[in-house]
Amino acid sequence: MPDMTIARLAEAGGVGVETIRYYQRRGLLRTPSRPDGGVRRYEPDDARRLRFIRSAQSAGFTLDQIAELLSLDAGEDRSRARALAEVRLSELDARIAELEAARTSLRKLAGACSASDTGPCPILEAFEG
Amino acid sequence: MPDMTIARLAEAGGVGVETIRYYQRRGLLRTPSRPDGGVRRYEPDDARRLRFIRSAQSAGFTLDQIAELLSLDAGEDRSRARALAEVRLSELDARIAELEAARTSLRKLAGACSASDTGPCPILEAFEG
DNA sequence: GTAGGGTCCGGACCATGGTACGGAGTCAAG
DNA sequence: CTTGACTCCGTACCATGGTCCGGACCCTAC
Repeated sequence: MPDMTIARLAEAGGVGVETIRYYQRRGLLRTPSRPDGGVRRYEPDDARRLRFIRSAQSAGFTLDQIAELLSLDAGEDRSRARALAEVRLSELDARIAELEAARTSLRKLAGACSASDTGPCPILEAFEG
Repeated sequence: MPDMTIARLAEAGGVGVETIRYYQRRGLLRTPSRPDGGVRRYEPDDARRLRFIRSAQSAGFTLDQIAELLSLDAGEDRSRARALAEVRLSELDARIAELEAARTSLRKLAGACSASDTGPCPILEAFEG
């Protein structure tokens, strides 16, 4: 897929065109020059970068942090990259534990409500244990 | 702790006073009347409700959804409560899986960077597997 | 060469979940 | 009975991550 238009790039990354443009404004993606006043063209590398952004985002990095990761990628500062990863890793562990606790509570809620289809169900209590 | 002021309630819930007031505007917490033009007083029940809100929030419910859960608590519609719980439960499972995948990628990033403290580290690749 | 779709660009707007501000009133301790 | 902390209230503002708009331009197929 060499020389994609912005719509192709967006499609490849599963995002909207406006999102690409937003990432460019944020400095997450480059803004290729317009050849001869024409339309900007994108390369597979841009798609890779976009995929990275989406993955990092799903790992809970903010766009600012992702920008930093991307800038580190070109640089030499391994310890900084490692530090970012470690911090996020423990946040991730904490968040996973939290979601698992929430799952337990929710199952309780669903369970408490499953006896019949009417009558009040003590929803407030479902999250108290 | 009967008859707390808003600051006590906030403290009990681990939130700021402004957050309480915000929840009141959103209809998540009641706004007790001002006795004789004085200051509003809150009861343990308000604190329970606040704890519920925070728990449900950490389970990923939005404030709108929480408002709905709270309104169901007073009502009879068990199937609706169950449906909300089930939907959120599968979202929760998906999100947990996603975060676990992210954790794997991140460990890879940390691992790839741990050989030495200098030289470029292929950060972009850490999220590609 | 013209119609349509896509692109460009700046700026406005959106939802979510708060946070800050300022002036007036209230309350409790000393 | 004053002082200092707290409360009330409306309104404005904030960060995050987009999303939409409108007019101009470009590009491709017919």
